[in-house]
Amino acid sequence: MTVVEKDQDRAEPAHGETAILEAARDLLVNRGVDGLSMRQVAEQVGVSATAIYHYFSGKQDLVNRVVLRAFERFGSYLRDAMAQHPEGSIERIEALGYAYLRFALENQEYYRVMFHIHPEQRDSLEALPDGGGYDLLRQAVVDAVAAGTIRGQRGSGDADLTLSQDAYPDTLAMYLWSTVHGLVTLALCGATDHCNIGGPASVFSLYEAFTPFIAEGIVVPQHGNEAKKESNQ
Amino acid sequence: MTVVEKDQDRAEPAHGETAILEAARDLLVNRGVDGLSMRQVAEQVGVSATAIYHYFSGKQDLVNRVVLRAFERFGSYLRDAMAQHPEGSIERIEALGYAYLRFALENQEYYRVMFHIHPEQRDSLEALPDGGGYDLLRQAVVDAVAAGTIRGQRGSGDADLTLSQDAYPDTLAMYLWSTVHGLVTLALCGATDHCNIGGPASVFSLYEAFTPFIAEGIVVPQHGNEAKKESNQ
DNA sequence: CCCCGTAGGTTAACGGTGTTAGGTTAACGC
DNA sequence: GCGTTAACCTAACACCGTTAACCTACGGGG
Repeated sequence: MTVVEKDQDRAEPAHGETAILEAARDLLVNRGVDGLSMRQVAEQVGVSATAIYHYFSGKQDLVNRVVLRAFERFGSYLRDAMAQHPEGSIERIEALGYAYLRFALENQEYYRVMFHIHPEQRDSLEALPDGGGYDLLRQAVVDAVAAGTIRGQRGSGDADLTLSQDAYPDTLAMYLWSTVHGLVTLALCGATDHCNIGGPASVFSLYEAFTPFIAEGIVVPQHGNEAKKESNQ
Repeated sequence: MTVVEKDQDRAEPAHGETAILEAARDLLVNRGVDGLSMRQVAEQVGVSATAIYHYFSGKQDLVNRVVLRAFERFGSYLRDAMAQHPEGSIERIEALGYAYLRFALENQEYYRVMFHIHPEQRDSLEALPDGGGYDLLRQAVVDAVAAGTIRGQRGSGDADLTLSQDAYPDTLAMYLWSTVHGLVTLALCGATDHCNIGGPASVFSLYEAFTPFIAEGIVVPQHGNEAKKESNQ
C-alpha cells in the first residue's frame, strides 16, 4: 500500500491512507472539525475506527494532514491570482487579496481549521508549502517595492521604531495579511452583522471599500495618486 | 437563591449560578474551551454535573454566558483607553488599537472563544454590550471625522462603489477592526512565526509598525502629515 | 518448505464527554 | 397541612479518542 498504484485504476474505491484522508476531508468540510470523528471516518471508509491508527498517530495528525492539503489548495488560489497580473504591479497584490477572500469563503471549514490551530497542535505542520502562502505575498511585496509601485520605506518621522528597516517587506506583508485575514475571520464569526453595512457576502464589497484606505497609505504619493481609477476587474 | 444577597457576606463560597459561572470562567481561561467540561465545572463547585442544567440550558449556553462577561471586560479595556485621550483625536483611535491588543494578549482564551463562535452558536449572544466593542470604535471614528482629524470621505475616483457613502463610518471602523483583529488572530495561531520579524510578544511592535501605513491613508493630507511625530506614549 | 516479520486489519475495553429521565428533599405560600 | 417549586441527586444513553490484544494473509530468507 505504501507503493502507490499509478493512478490508472482509479475507478475502484481508494484504499488505506488515501481513502481515509478523503473521508476525513469530506467530514471536515461538511460537519466541521468537531463533526469529524474517528468512528465516522472509519465507517465511511468501511473499516474499523482503530484501523486509522495504522496510518495516522491520532485525530490531530489526521486533521493536520487534511490541513496540509488545504494549504496546498490555498496556495493554488494565490498562485493563479498572481499569474494573471504582472510582477511588481499593485494589481497583483490586490488580486492576492481577492484570491485570499475567495478561498476563505469557498472553503470556510478549511479556513477555520487552518487558522484556528493552537500553537501546541502544530507538530506535523512545521513546514507548510510556501510558508502557508505568506512567502507568495512577501515576494509580491518585494517585487512591488522594487518596481517602485509601493512605498519603499517607512512613513514620516518614525526613525525610532523597534523593528529594523530590514524587516520592511515582512512588516508590510504582515500588514496586508492582517487586514484581509481580519476581515475574513470577522465575517466568518458573524461580526460583520454588528455593523450596518450589508447582508452576507458583503465581504468583497468591504474589501473593495478598504482598498482606498490601504492604497493611499502604500501607493507612492509623488507620481499621481489618480493612477488607480479602475484597476480591479 | 434567585434573590441575591447584598454582597455583604461574600466571604462564604458563592452559590448556584454565580459559582458555576466562576468555575466555568476559571476552567475556560486555564484549559481552553475544550478543557471546560460540565463534570469538571460541577466538581469544582461541589455539585453534580446535571445540576448545572438548572441554571444553563447546556454547555453552549454556559460558555456563552462566560463570553458575555468577557465582552464586558473587553469593553472596559476599550473605554479606559478612550477616556485617556480627547474625543475626535487620532490618539484615541490609536489607543483603542493598543487596548484591543492588550486585551487579546492578556486574555487569550477569552479572545479565542469570543471570536471563534460559529454563527449557529450565537443564540444567547445576540445583544452584546456596546455591540461587542464595535460601537465604541465606530463612535471614535465618527468623532474623529467630525473633528477633521480623519478623512471624511472616500479616496480618489471611487464613485462607483457598491457600498453607499452613508456607510462610510462603518467601512472605516471595519477596516481598522480588521487590521488589528487580523494581527491578533495571526499572532495567536502562530502565523507570525513564519515571517522573519521577531519572537513572541512582537505584536505591539508590529502594530506600531503598521500605524504609518494606516495613518497615511486615513489622516487628512492637507494640513501637515508631520503632525504625528511622537503621539503614542 | 517452513518460519518469521510485517502490513493491515479486527474486537473489547477504558475513561472521558454532553445530555436526558426520573426521583428526592427542603423551603415557602395559601 | 398541602401543593408547588427550586435545587439538587443518581443512573443511564450515546457518543468520543485512544489503547491493548489478537488475528490473518503474504512475501522473503534460512
